[in-house]
Amino acid sequence: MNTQTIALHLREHNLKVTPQRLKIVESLNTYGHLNIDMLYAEVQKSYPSVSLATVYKNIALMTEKQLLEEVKIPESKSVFEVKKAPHHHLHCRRCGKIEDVVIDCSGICRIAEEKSGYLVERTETVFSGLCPDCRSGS
Amino acid sequence: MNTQTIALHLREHNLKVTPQRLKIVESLNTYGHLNIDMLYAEVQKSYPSVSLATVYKNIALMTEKQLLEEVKIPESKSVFEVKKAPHHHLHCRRCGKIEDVVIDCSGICRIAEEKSGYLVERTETVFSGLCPDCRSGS
DNA sequence: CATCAAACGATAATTATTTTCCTTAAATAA
DNA sequence: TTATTTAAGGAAAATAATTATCGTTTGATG
Repeated sequence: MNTQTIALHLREHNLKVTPQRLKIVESLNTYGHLNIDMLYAEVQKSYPSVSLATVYKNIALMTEKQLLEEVKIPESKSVFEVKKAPHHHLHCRRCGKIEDVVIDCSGICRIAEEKSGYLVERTETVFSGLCPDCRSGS
Repeated sequence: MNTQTIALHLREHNLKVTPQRLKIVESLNTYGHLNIDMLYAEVQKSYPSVSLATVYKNIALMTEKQLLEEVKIPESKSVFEVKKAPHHHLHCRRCGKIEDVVIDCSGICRIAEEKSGYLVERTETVFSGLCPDCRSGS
């Protein structure tokens, strides 16, 4: 996704286009999932004088506007990603890598509804274990 | 679960039995899921002079010893529960209630493994939506 | 290019969590 | 029991994380 597309994306969500915001979204496009500190470090590479408060404010704002999403990972810091179609996450406990995985959860979701009487609007699953690299000991 | 059983449970995990610890575990047995603040408030009811640091230290220690478990809920504070057999969670976005639900996730878990090459050791799912009460507008 | 609202950066304030240190209490064994 | 040892508790300080404030700058719009 190029800069123009990201800029458009920001405007569609009623957000002014600033270099810091572009860099945040670009970083997330590049790396997939980053926590606050990693994101701050990334933005600093291009804008050494960026304020940590700017990163916090932008993440909060973009998350509120549904452009980004927070993913809570067991035993580690939350990461952020660019919001996309519903999907789930894989987390390697050894190297910390986080990946998306698209799986149809409608089955277990329906079972959860039947068992509980809840109306389920959203299902978040994190699968934790070892990624292919860490499995094979590399 | 009575006090004696909880005391035994603590000793089994190499933890001294103290009134504060008993109260923490009793509170979680009673309410199922509580965040730090709620837990502190609960313990204060019985021990008004308890220190917040004591609650933090005990939760960290008991979680480390696998007696408790932290559950990360999207858009809200983490809650703690007494560790039990694997299960998943339901979260009502309206009233904030959190409930356990036992569902067999081995199917999607296996699909996740096949799609990704990961070895999945643990699956955490949070179903969010409306609980029966909030569905019916009460 | 002028205007206006919003974003930025610096910093202070607030909130959350952890550490320190001294006192107290639980476990163990005499 | 009671003495001893070791860990836990409480108070407060220290640190970390997050949010708010405010003067200045910048992006959007006409």
